[in-house]
Amino acid sequence: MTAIETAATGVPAEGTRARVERAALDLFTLRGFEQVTTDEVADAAGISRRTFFRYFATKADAVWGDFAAHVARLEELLAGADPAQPVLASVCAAYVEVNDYAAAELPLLRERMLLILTEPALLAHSQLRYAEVDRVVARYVAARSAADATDLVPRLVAATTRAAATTAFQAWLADERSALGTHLRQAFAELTAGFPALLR
Amino acid sequence: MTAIETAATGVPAEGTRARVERAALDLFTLRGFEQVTTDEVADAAGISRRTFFRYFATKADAVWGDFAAHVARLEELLAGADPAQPVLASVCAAYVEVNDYAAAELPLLRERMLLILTEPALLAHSQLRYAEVDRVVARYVAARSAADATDLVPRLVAATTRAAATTAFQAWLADERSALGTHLRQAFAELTAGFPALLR
DNA sequence: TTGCCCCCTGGCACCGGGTGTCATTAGCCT
DNA sequence: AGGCTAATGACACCCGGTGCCAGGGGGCAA
Repeated sequence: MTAIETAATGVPAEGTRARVERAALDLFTLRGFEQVTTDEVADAAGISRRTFFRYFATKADAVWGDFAAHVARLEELLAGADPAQPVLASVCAAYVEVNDYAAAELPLLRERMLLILTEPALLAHSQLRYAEVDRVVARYVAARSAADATDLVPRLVAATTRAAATTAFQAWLADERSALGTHLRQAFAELTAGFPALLR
Repeated sequence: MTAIETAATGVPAEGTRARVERAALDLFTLRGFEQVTTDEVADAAGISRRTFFRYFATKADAVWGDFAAHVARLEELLAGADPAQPVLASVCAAYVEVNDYAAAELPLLRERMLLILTEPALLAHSQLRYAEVDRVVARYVAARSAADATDLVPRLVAATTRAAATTAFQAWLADERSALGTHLRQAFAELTAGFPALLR
């Protein structure tokens, strides 16, 4: 019972996942994450609740799109970074590049990030996703600096750069007509220079 | 049905909250957060499940103790910080001081933080608690630097110092015989200096 | 064409976290 | 003694998430 009706059951349903994501994003944005039940999302997407949980492990996951691919791309960028460049600069550059979205993708990204950074349940869930990112970055820093990925400095770089990136996202969301890359570069510049704007 | 039996019902039950916290911490540490039901925690503490949720809004909250007081103390420390000191140094110093626990409290703190940083559900929940901390720090930085608490730099300082503190906690937990303050100071030193250990 | 297998699907029952409601009971105050 | 307040526990309910099973379609082989 929905706008877009698929064929009968038993069909692989080309594009179902994307359709569910859209329905979820629309409903969550419209009425708030907690106020929408998974039943409603499933209905809107023309599938059963049970099937919703086959596409997404949790309700929150419907917001994130293919985040694993995003992390994988970050990892590739780091692997291919110029070893002559300082470690920290490589990490920041990789963050900037992995977040260099095409203009057409920006509205969707805004919608996603607004939900993630606004809705408490999604904000909490984000920590689990970011943990994957942190591990990737910490491993890279550890490899470059002949340290262990569980040592203080690799973890520190991972945690603080990611925190900086998240903060840049917040600034981007707050300022409708700004470029994400600008905020990211500014945040990393402040971070890597030890916050020169605060020398007083 | 538990070890410590209280009087009948209707009694204010002096110290019930602390007793529930202990029961929860013990059970979660022993068998894992997700593997323990709120029913079991309530039973172990000699109260009903419904009463458990009057003391703690969520299952996760039973792990955090009086975190609001912790945040309030951080805010007081910041309010009383020496204005002659640089902003960033004041924030770091406040973090170090608010985490300067008495030796007798350390085992409990270890137990708590180990759960929070290890159990996915608690790690996710932590983001909500840290958001309160971030707001406090961002407000302070904003006030000191004549900016708005929603601007990039105040938020950036809040997010990165908190990330550094969390990383210091991880290092402390990984190293049984170390002092928390040492890790905190090292993490902040790296952060405020722009990670001098990575100049290659 | 027929038959078989695989996989997607939905229905159902169940578990656990969290909440609203209500009756009960203890302590306190007059 | 009587009444008020507050904490408690029992119950029903909602919702996210999972295990299990049956059905149905598409593709492939005979």
